[in-house]
Amino acid sequence: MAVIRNTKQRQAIREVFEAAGRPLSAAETVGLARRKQKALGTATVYRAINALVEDGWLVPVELPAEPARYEVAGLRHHHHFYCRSCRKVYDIEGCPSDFISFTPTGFELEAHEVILYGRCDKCTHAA
Amino acid sequence: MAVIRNTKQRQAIREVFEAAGRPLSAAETVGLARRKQKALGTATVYRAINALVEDGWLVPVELPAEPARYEVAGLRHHHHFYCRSCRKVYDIEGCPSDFISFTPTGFELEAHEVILYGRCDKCTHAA
DNA sequence: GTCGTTGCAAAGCGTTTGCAGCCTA
DNA sequence: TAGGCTGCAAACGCTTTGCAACGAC
Repeated sequence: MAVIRNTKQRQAIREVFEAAGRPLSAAETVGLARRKQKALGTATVYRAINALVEDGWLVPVELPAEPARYEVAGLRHHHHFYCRSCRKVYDIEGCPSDFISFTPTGFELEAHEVILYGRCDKCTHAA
Repeated sequence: MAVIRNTKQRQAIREVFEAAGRPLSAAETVGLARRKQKALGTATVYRAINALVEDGWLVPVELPAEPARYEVAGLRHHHHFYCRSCRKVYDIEGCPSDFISFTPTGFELEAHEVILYGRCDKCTHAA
């Protein structure tokens, strides 16, 4: 059984996600983690993220036509808001639910995804 | 101003979308269109699709972690169902609406996307 | 010392682009 | 005949992988 080692690189990556409070892409993670840990290859970040997802510590947040983002696991059921201006993704509380009534007959519903698009508060006020 | 020419290749591609009744990826389009038009490069399909999107004849259907799909324009507001078994995408009628109440204060909502995941009728009955 | 981890560079995958030749209007 | 269109191959951006060196336990 694989033992998971606690390296400086992975430490920095975990800290970045804990501090973020929103989903981060691999590229964002590289940028933020390099502030803490100068020597950090992109392949290392990708491997660390994948390992953390396997461990269940991170959860992938996939948006259409966007590179995958990740956020710490354990959050309540929620969805995401994509700011078209700064391209950041924010968590939003709640869920419109009742998707079963929209499922065509004969189809089996297992999960759903809701994504809102627009401008975040920062970008709205900046304009 | 660019004049759009009516080639065998583009004719075949248009026919494929008209017959599909569901969103098709570029790869699916290549496969289906080659049945009508043997000589057909993948770059040609990508260029034709992009041109048809510019013309407003096709609309992109983007799903998380999936290559872009496209469907003929002019359909009523609707969303999509992704079959995890056959990986096909189906249109679904209706919309749960009322996403404004889930939009955080200060944020500006411009659009929304709803995606249902599960198994289509064919795959449910095949199992 | 073991063996998981790192960084680099190369490979992968889906998509786009450069270019010479082709063919529609 | 002009210039949009095609096919090939090379380039692209993002992600994964091979490999030798490194370092946590």
